Amino acid sequence: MRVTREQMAENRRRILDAASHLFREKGFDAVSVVEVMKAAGLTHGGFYGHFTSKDDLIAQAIAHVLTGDAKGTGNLQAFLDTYLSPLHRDNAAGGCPTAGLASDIRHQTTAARSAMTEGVRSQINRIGAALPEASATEKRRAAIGSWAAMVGAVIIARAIEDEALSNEVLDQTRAWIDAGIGTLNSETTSSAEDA
Amino acid sequence: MRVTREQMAENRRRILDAASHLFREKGFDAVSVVEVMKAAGLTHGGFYGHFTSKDDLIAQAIAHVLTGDAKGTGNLQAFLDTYLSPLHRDNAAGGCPTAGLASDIRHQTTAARSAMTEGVRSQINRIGAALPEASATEKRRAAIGSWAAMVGAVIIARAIEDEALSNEVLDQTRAWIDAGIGTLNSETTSSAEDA
DNA sequence: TGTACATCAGTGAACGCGCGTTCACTGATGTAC
DNA sequence: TGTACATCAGTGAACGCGCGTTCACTGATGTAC
Repeated sequence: MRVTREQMAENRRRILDAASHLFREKGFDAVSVVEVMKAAGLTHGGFYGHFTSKDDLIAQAIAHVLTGDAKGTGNLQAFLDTYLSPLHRDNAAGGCPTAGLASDIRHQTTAARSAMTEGVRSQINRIGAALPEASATEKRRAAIGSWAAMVGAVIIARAIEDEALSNEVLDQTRAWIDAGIGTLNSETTSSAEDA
Repeated sequence: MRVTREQMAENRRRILDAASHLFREKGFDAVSVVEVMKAAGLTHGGFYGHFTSKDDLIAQAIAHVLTGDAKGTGNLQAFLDTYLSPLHRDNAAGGCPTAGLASDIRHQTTAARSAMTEGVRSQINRIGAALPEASATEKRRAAIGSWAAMVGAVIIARAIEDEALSNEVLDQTRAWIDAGIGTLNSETTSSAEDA
């Protein structure tokens, strides 16, 4: 039964939304096309009217979630609080695509890997822009180092069963990043003087 | 055709070795029982003489690789060099089980998750022990924070296609951790004085 | 030490199942007049 | 604006395939004498 063009566009969006949530929650392999279509309120047969294959869906879902991810990172402290919270750890489906998908993406198609590469690049830039005053070199180092710690901490916190240890990984990583950024602040002045 | 008891024990070891390498390389779901047995030089039918299920294999393979992982971490600088190297990034099969498997483990059995939790706990302790002099509190924070950064950096470096950016993630994370540990060294004295 | 036989580690065909994908069909939409 | 019809988004049965798992069988090992 044919639907309006707007309805079709919305269906496509719903498929991508459902896919991006399910992929982050369970990984690419563990989510079936039938499951995605059901979550989008459709039957599986129509899938190939929107996408050429499951691989195509994966690549487009990554691009979709990264595009929709216009969240500011403006306030770095608030961003760190949110990112390294038990809430984010327990909400992989709605959380950071890098923390949820990075491991899985290694054996995906080039299109999927390209989309993820772009996401990583822009996330590093966004964190760098949110850092306190420092030289460009130091900002970049701090952005990459602290983001690696954030992603690693959330992945580790999600992997382990001991909730106390899991919470500790989040909290201590937060404190470690804070200390590093604090140092950056004071060192900045001195290394600016160096130059 | 029956084999000697020693041969059987060696076959079991070979299955676990093959499984741990394949799982780290491709993830649990993407590796089949047939593939593991073939890699171990056996046929798939004998699998259930060694393990009760694929889930059982997963749990035991994790425990196996973590047990065999008696690598010292003694020299922290050398450990960081190795861990954050392109060689480690490109050798997931033989690399750190946490970086290779942590994401995948979220939906595995309790036995598998318990084994991974133990691995995380001991890895944090090993890094803490290798840190320069500092208070126990600071050592633990630095151990968790820097290990989260190491794991995150390797996972991100493996996920992206742009090799220059991938190398930069490894190098900058290395520099960021070094800076943090350096600060720890000098701050230690002052905070020891605080107490 | 040598023989007879019970044990059982490994083999490979077979199973049911869910997967990604295809396709003939349906019926509301969009368009030509 | 109304009517007639071509288009095509979505449906659901069906496909071939590889998966985890089972099982009757084989033949070397381990043991009892």
